[in-house]
Amino acid sequence: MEQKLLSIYNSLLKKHGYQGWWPTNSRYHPKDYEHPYTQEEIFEISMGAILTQNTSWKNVEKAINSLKENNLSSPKKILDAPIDMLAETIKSSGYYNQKAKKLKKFAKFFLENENKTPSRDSLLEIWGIGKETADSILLYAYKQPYFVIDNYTKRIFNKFLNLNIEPYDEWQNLFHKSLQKDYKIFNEFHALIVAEGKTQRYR
DNA sequence: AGCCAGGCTACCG
DNA sequence: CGGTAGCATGGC
Repeated sequence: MEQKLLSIYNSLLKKHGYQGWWPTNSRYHPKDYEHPYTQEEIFEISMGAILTQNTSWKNVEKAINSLKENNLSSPKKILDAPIDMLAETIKSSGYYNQKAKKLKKFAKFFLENENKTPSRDSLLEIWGIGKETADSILLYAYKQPYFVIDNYTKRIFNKFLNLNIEPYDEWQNLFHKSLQKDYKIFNEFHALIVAEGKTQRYR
């Protein structure tokens, strides 16, 4: 299985090129995964992970820009803002009433746990954060080796490997057992899966 | 012009 | 427990 996964990784890399996520982190330099993030960057990446739930990244980018324009990008500002105003600001990302609530819940958590890497369980206790979002935050904001399983991953690997797995944890186990637990590999692999998922239809 | 997007919660049986 | 309605905008 390890060889199969690595060969898929390599063919995706060849096809799509180096992705270098997280996508909107302006300070990111490709091949500089070691570069530590500031608290601001960690918070912004986490907000993006929440906003992109079942939503195209284009719409999320608009919402993030709008948050910046309205001076709502710090956890404190998010907590202080009236929820209706926050919702209006992130309108383009869809489900904006729910997501405004989710951002506030996360902002509160973030302030209470400043400068600490959260545990997966503590993230899952937050209203609005499920497994995929928790793992995205851990992997992309905190550089922890959690493989992110999204719909693209399931569709693509069901097809490539002829599998038919459903539960999230089973999927994640497959990658965790077969690959070395290196956040840089998990990061790039998932980014490549998304690149593939966006250009191909797997239905 | 409908279908779909880097899900999650609440509620149903 | 597993299954599913509801949430909602914008791109193609």
